[in-house]
Amino acid sequence: MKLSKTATLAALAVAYLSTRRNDGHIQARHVADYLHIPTDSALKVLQALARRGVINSHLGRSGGYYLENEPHNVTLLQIVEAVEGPIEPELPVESDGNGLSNPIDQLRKACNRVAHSMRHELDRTTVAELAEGMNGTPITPILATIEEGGIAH
Amino acid sequence: MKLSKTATLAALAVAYLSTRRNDGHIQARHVADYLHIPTDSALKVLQALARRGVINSHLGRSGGYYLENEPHNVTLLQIVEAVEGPIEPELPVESDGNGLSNPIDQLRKACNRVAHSMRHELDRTTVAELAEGMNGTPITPILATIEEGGIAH
DNA sequence: GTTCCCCTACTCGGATACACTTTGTCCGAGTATGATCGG
DNA sequence: CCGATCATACTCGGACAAAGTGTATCCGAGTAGGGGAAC
Repeated sequence: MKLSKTATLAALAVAYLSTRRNDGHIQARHVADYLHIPTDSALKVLQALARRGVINSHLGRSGGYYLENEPHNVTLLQIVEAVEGPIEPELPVESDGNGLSNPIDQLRKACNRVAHSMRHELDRTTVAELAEGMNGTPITPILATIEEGGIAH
Repeated sequence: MKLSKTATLAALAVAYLSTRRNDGHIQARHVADYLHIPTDSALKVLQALARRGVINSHLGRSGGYYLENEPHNVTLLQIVEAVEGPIEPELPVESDGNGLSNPIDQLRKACNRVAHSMRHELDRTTVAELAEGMNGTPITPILATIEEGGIAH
């Protein structure tokens, strides 16, 4: 079970946004600083999350990202599927009714069970749990809170 | 949940061997024909299985592979871990105690749960179930009781 | 004071280059069995 | 007839090339808000 780097960053990004729900729009640059990654990389993750409706975005000059949903209603499953696509059973062979079909069907069933249990487990972890205890402390150095009214509205 | 091609072939190979337990040593070439793949590819899968003790091999002129264990005692988990290595939780980041540690620890816990449930599910499917009803000798189910039905949604 | 227009700061989304993992193929080496040949 | 030697058919295991997938970076386009100029 390897959680991809993208999925990991996505989860941490959403956890971060959940601690700053009262700070208006958070720019991708600040999320990137928090995660210690280039802005472009953060952008890609945030865009994927926003496209799937896990987080929200605001266009324009004083735009940015923010978490509108309640943190305890956003689960790891939503985050992972937003950036990696749906978790669905997949077999690299097709049943070509040549005597192999039966064991392949059995394999497919097993695959279904595994995928289902993965989704179930991921759906049990919420962003509220991830962010528990980080209480919005602006991490490490960076210029996070400096800029003037960038966090308007 | 993507079952790798190697793992799929391994499962089908073991299922095949389980139907020929009374035929002595089965050569890699025959397994390859059954799976419609090159002998070399079958060899690699069979070797990995034999190294881990899932199946057995016999060296020399009239050598080959065979399944000594009872089919209902060999599970998908053993097969998958034999060819893909152990299924263990893995995060592409390390906790470097800088404020990120808490959400990362929470992620790690979630990852542990997912990995555990994957192993549990894979361990519930036996080779006897896979080979059930294959061409040739049917496998006598012993503690089968497969629960079928709408598991995926 | 009001309106219009431009400038800036940000997101959006595709395209591309890179790295890593998986997969497929090949080759040399080792081992057991059967056949052959000499005693 | 018996035993030692050789040839054969298979597995073993590493090495390597090819393909696929995930990751990092870049660039142009679009959008909203603020500031300045004209009226």
